Parts: sequence; structure tokens; C-alpha cells
Amino acid sequence: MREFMNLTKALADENRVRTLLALRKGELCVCQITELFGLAPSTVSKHLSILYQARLVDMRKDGRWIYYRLPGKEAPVAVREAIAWVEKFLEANPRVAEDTRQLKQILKLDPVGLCKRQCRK
Amino acid sequence: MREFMNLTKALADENRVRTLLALRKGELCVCQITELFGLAPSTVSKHLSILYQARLVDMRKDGRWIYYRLPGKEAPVAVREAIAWVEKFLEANPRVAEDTRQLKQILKLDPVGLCKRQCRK
DNA sequence: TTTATATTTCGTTGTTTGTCGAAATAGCCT
DNA sequence: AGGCTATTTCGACAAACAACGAAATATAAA
Repeated sequence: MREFMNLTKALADENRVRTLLALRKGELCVCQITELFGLAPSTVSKHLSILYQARLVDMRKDGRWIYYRLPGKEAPVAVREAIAWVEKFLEANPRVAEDTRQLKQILKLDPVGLCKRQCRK
Repeated sequence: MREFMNLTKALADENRVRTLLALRKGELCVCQITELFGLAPSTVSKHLSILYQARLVDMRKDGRWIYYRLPGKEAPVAVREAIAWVEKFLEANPRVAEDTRQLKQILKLDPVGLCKRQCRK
């Protein structure tokens, strides 16, 4: 039950749901998600750790960078179905479409420059 | 988006999830759910109103009694899929099984006596 | 080895949420 | 009408939570 509630509680925040949808097209590093939402890096990190504990995202370390992505087939069925459900009912959402658009711009930028900018704030 | 978040927030409380599962076998009145969870009637009423706003339950008035039930085909697809998802992953849960068992006992009682008892508290 | 930087952890703050009990509402029964 | 009684609404309170900035951690680059 605890595990299931971790899942529903993780899905009960708009920024976390937007994060899941932002990861549809592939992995992102924390600074890219931070840029997308305009939140503090520590806040984004917290959201990602909640998603991770719920097994809604997976992660990969590459040097200083940590990339988050949607989980593959190793994820529990409940988790994969939850993600499919979220995607299905939100892919046509204007807010999500706007995120997708902005994400495209962010992906054009050099990630190094992106992070530098955030650390100065 | 607001609508979708209403759904996920409604599912993010254990007592509300247990309520949905308790309704699997048919409608229940507020006092029966109150008895099942041992919460204050006002608390149960609040939970039900949150579920109702998310369209996760439907309701029917019969005199002084108000019966809540899972929605039928009139409910949005997202809602019906959410309920199916919850049921699928929790029907084997021990806590839910215990609720089901206790609910059987409660259904044997006279609802009138049940409510009287609660109002005296 | 020092400096820079990407991310996380920690402590604080303001907001939301779950719970209760008391009061209000609505509908039965005599 | 007047009293019961099932449910909801309201106000209060504590616990949970999202957000931030500062400090800690870890790794790359100089």
C-alpha cells in the first residue's frame, strides 16, 4: 500500500507530472528541467527524488551531470501503466504542448552554458 | 490540467483510495463508510466531496441518506481508467482485503442503528 | 592541488491538507 | 408544527508539503 501511495502522491503535483511528460522524448539533466520550469535547482532535485522513489523515473550519472529518464521494461507494471495513463490524457494539453515547445529551444542550447547561468543566480 | 490534477490529488490520500475500493461491490451510505474507517462523519464527507469533484464517485439521494457509488459509463475515460488502475493494483492488498471483510460485517447491520450510534458520539 | 560547477542535502518559511467538533442544512416521522 | 437524524459546512489546529537559499558533496578541469 505504501508503495502504491508513493506513486499517487508523486503524481499529485503539477510540476512532477510536467516533468514526466518532458521526459517523453528522452533523458534530460537536472539543469534542463530547472530551466524549463524556472524553479530553484534544489526544488527540481527534490521533485526528481520523489519521482525516483516512486520508480516513475530512472537515472544515470555521467560525470557531474545526472540524467533522468522514464523507466523501461524493468519498471513495475503499475508504474508503466501510470505513466501511460498520464501521457494519454495530457499529451493534448496546452500547458504540456507549451512545455514541449520550450523544451525544444532548451535542447538547442549548450547544457554547459545553461548550468553556469543557473549557478550564478 | 486542473481537472487532471483534481484526479491525481484525489487519489493521493489513502483513505480516499480505500473508499474507492470499498465501493467496488456497490453503493454505500456515508455512515457505512464512516463505520468502516473509524473517522469522523465530517471527515468522510469531505473525502467524498473531493472524490465527487474529481468525478471518481457518483451519488444518489434517498431521503436523509446519501449513497455514493463508483461512476458508470457516463464518467470520463480518464476517470474510469484511473479506477480500473487502482482496483487492479490493490485488489490483492491485505489492507484492502481486511476492509472488504469488515465491510461485509457492516452490511449485515441495520444502517439505521449504525447512524444513531455515530450521532451519539 | 586548487578552482569551478552540477547536483543534493539541510533548515526555514508559507501554504495546503487531513482531522476534528460544533453548528447549519435537509428531510423523515409523529 | 416539532423533534429526530443523516449529511454537509465551517472554523480551528496540527501535520505534510512545496519552495527557497545556503551549505555540503562529488566530479571535472586548470
